[in-house]
Amino acid sequence: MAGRAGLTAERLAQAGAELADEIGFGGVTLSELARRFDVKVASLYAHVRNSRDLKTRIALLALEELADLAADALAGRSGRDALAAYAEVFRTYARRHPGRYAATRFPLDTDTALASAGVRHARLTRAVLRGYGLAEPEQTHAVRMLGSLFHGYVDLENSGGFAHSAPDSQESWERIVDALDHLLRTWPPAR
Amino acid sequence: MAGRAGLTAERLAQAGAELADEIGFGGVTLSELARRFDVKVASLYAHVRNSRDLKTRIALLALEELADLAADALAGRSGRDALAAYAEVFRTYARRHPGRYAATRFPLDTDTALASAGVRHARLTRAVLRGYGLAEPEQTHAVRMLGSLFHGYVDLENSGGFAHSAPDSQESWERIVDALDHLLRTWPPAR
DNA sequence: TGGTTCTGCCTAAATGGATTAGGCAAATGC
DNA sequence: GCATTTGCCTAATCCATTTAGGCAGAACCA
Repeated sequence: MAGRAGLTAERLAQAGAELADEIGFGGVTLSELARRFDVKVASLYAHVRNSRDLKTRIALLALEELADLAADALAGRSGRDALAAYAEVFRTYARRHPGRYAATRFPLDTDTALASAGVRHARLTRAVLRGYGLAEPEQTHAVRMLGSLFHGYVDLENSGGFAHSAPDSQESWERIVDALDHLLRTWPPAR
Repeated sequence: MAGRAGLTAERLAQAGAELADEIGFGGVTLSELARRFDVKVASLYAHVRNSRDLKTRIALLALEELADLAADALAGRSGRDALAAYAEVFRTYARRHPGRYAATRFPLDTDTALASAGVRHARLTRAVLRGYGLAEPEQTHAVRMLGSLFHGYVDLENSGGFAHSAPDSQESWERIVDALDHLLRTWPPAR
């Protein structure tokens, strides 16, 4: 009755991100969002194209946030310090914002992906590796390894993979970062 | 009209697995499955409890298959050979059966998970590591690292992360396995 | 073989999300 | 002040999930 609710695509994406952290990215639905804004579902279509569009916006928002955090953490650090800081930011974000983190893996179409903060992430990972002096194509292999390992770890951790078993996930994470640092410093030559 | 379609939970899970590989695990739906069997949706409820139950069955089926393949590949191998064979089986399965692979990550409740082939996977991973002589707790850290890395890699690969960019994903994969072997042979002491 | 029970699939109906078409009233621009 | 645009609405359709209850053929039992 009171008139306009002040919806915008940005506010919807923001609210969607919060919703995702509360109930999981899979639970993010136009209906649920409409409920929260006390608005009819159809009204949302004036601001987002469809459900996929909303999820894409949440993904982009999360990718930006994470890239910002990583960029801050990496400023002024290099080598092992940079690696540890990057790892810490990544895992903390995924734990603190599981819904947003899940959103970062929502499949984007190619154009959107290229215009997204995903590109910044790639650059940041390369920045981490700079201190280890790997030449191409080895650097790219290492980028992929780092990305896979971090992503895989937090994904398994968030889905409960390491809960209820010793040792502590935190301890494994630290040792894995140690091991990665060691590996990058002694990266084996191509056979 | 023709009478019974011969539905069983097993046949539904099998057909669901094929469906997943064709259209993605996310597209697996009781409705679609009913369509394929030319049967009404409600009929499926005589064989599976609900949609989640079906997906769980597909997940268990895929975990079994993958564990069988891995066990075969590991027989008689050790050290670097075992690592490479394990990696190969894992990635090949994920590429050949993306839907089934996605299913392996369907969240199982604790009891189901404990009774699943997930336990075999853990044992197989430890078998791979046996050749590297890591004592606990370092072996567990390494198990988690391997699991995360393999899972993360094929997940990113399947979602198109490494397509359209040099070098080839195959090449990265091989180099990453090289690097892992090197790392496991020179695993750094806890600091 | 004939009846009974059980099994396997059916129809029907409710719930809830996604999406589109079209309307109306408040806000804005001249 | 009037026209236009904007923002949200109602209404309707489609599709997936799930439950309740029915009926006919298969299997079993004397």
